[in-house]
Amino acid sequence: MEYNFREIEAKWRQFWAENQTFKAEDNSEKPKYYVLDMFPYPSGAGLHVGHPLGYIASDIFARYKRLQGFNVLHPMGYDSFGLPAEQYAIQTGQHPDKTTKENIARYREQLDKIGFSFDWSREVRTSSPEYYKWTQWIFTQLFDCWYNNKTQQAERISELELIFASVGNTVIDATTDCEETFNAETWNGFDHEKKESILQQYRLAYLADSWVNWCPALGTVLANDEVINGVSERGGHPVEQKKMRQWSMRIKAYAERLITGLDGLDWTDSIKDQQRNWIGKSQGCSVNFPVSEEIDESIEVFTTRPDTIFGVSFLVLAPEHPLVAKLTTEDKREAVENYVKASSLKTERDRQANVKNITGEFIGSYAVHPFTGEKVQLWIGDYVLASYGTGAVMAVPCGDQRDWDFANHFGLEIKNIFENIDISEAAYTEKEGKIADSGFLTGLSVKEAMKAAIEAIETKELGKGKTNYRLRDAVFSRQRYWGEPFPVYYKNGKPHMIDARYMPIILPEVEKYLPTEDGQPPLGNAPVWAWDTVDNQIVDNVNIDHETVFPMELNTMPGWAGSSWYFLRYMDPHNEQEFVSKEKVDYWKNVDLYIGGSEHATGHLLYARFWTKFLYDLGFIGFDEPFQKMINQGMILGRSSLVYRVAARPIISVEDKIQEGKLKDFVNDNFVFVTASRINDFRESDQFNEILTKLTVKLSREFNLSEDAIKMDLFNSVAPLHVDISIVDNDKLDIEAFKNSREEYKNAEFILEEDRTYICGSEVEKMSKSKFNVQTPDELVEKFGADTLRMYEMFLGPLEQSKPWDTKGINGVHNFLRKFWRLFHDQTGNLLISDEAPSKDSLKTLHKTIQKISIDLERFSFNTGVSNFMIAVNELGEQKCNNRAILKDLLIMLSPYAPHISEELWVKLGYEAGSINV
RNA sequence: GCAGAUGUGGUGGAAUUGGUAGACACGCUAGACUUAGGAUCUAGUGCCGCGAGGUGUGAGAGUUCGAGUCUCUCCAUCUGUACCA
Repeated sequence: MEYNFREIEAKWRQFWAENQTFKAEDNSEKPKYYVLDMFPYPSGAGLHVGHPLGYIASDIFARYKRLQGFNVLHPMGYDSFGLPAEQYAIQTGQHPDKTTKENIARYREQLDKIGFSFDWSREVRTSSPEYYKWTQWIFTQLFDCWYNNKTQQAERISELELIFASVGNTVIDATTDCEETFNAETWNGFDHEKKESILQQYRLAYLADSWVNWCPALGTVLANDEVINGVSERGGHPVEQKKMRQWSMRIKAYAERLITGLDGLDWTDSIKDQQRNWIGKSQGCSVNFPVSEEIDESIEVFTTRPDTIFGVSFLVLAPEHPLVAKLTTEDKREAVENYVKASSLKTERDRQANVKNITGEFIGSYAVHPFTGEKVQLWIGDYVLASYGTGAVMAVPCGDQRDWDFANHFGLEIKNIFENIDISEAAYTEKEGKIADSGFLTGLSVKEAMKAAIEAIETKELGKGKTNYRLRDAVFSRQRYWGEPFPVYYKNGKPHMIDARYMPIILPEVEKYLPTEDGQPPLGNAPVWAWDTVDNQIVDNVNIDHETVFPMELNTMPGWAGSSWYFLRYMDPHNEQEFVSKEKVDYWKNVDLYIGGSEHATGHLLYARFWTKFLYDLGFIGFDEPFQKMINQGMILGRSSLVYRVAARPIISVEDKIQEGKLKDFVNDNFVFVTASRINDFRESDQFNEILTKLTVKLSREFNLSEDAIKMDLFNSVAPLHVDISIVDNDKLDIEAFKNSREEYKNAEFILEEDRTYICGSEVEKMSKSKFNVQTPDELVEKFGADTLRMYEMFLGPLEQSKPWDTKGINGVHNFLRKFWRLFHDQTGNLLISDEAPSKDSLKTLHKTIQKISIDLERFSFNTGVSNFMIAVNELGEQKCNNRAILKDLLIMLSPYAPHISEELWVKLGYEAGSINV
């Protein structure tokens, strides 16, 4: 009897589920090991073959660690809040909760078929109230804390208030936006409202008017990591800068620790670098340039090159700089105002697209060079960003290419302060050489000058040495429905936190998932969304009296809120008193192995580190890095199939408008597709001429014209269209199926290959529903079994490498399992096992294999692991070895890769079911 | 521009610290068996050459007894990031 994978896999799937074989114990004599996958967003398209790649790898490793005697935590859950469910809800009116649950059910079904050893008793869903109760709670903790730079940790706001009340804010060193200084007396004189608005500038979760990325098409703000090349990550819509009142997270406070913490992590250099660049630490100093004459103002700039201060020939302010209006002289006012207005209208994308376009305006006033006393012009230019540094730069054309370009473009002075360096063609940006013509810095090396300049600047109290970070605080509000509601109500326009006792604050029901007519977020549609401070519950909006009943926050939290701490919840998923108990988190500690995509480098992975450090500061957990080792599996790309549409443009003289419209319709309704190989030369073909004639006849009839009056012209471009890969076999299009796929294609014409087939083009790209190139694992499991799928996905190539999905080789892996089966069975399907002592050759094969497979596991080379099994079975086959001892050892090694067949044979050998896993 | 990575047969990919390049698999060729099947088995398969032999890891140089592996220069592809002062 052949290897019957269907029967075997169904049997063990059921056995593992019923016996909870993979349930992890919270207390164990064994050492712990935590293997985690990045949990999926349950999309409507279901799981595609790319998802399991990482899951299979982590599952192999989890099973391997169990074999080694570890108590393994290997959970799974769902990142189930998010935009697609909401957009689907907008289109269909279905509640996102409903569609999300359906999608999760489908994911679960698909996951179960692959035989993962997840402990499902620990499943979490970010959209379930039991879970987001604690997301809300963490938010209130952040609200209740500030960052003390002296102790380098988060501390309670109540302590800060005590400090303010006793000594004011001048002696503390906090990460804050507050520029005001006050002593104890002043502080104590402030009214409640003023105090609160100052505290907001210290809180780690704070409400402020800030410049945000606003995406009109999505109707929401986005964090920096959700904006790519000036357009939204989801959907690719333009994004503009807008000042809005939003919740933000003071992640900047953790910038330094987020950099230094990377050193101890076992992550790839590429991800670490991405995070370092994103945080963008730069050291330099601030310098104040007093504005000349009667105006008592000064302009603070930040520079990383204080050594070049004698090379300053002008200052450039960002168009949004607060002093621009004040310092603009009358004669320049109109031009400056126009410029400011124009740059405020630019979208992020425009701004980026025009990097090479040098623009700016002289605003008429001057500042005084603090060392030379010379007057330097003040300019505005949009190459200077309001949101970085101080929003103003000292321009040193000889040492900075952008300043050089700017000076060159506007004919400004380019002073040379470098010894023996030619700067006539470009700036000299190396940090080497000697400084010249620079007063007390003359003759020093760049390094020495840097030090001397900072010293001088600090002595003269012009500024001080300073470190700047590129990292911006993270916007935490989203104008969406399907997210965590804030546990926040507003009293006199000021936010108040709802006490943890009354959480979770359940997402309210709305009739429409769209923004309200007056532009409020979707929660503005909720009729029951007010907070009763007497009964401490959500009540109907009609009760709002601003005395005891107050309006609730209408924004929801971003997707990264729930995913920033989920790995902690798996340790204690049903705890109703705490987000995780100290006891359990002290046992499990952080994740030992995290597997997931590298695309989260500057999003999820940074936010999760931030929250972990914060929770550590408050003493809730005993470690401050969430993921000790990380492996980034490569993306599995889809192979899209393309058909090529020829756009025929009839040239006829049409007088009236109606005819013109009809003509357009005619072109749109008559589809002609050309096979891939003939894209360039189809015009010479007979087929094409026939089609052309046919269309001409049709056209002449419809428009009542003579055939001679019509000439068909063709666009040079042939437009590729994605076609569903399910109706394409080996690039060959199923023409009938294609015609039936859409009404408009019913009468489509085709220019074919010589053998009358249509061959599609192809492209390797990301799998997505819209590209019709999604491959689900289901049919492969059905056809070959989960063990084959698992081994094949690993066999495909190195785990970390991106690769196109291709099922060509899956037979090879399947054959291996069949061969393996046959080696230990006779033709009737009975186990054929020899109890004799194994031959020397067989022992050699076994031990060689043990060694290789162990090395492969330690190195995560699961692809060569699979190959090494194949070699072993080939060799044993040649040796006609069906020895019991050898089989037993092979099964133990094989079980992480192909658990079902291993378990089956294990039991056949007489061992207890499930015992191979412990 | 900057940063990181990658480059090996027709294809996916092997090759521990420098030591027989191409493991394993797909594909292909030929054959065997056969109540035609996308089954199984056997042999072959980097390239050039009938052959002996030559040649070969993106290109070029270098270190070395010996380089896919180390160093330098260049080219190509991928991924991030982008006026960050």
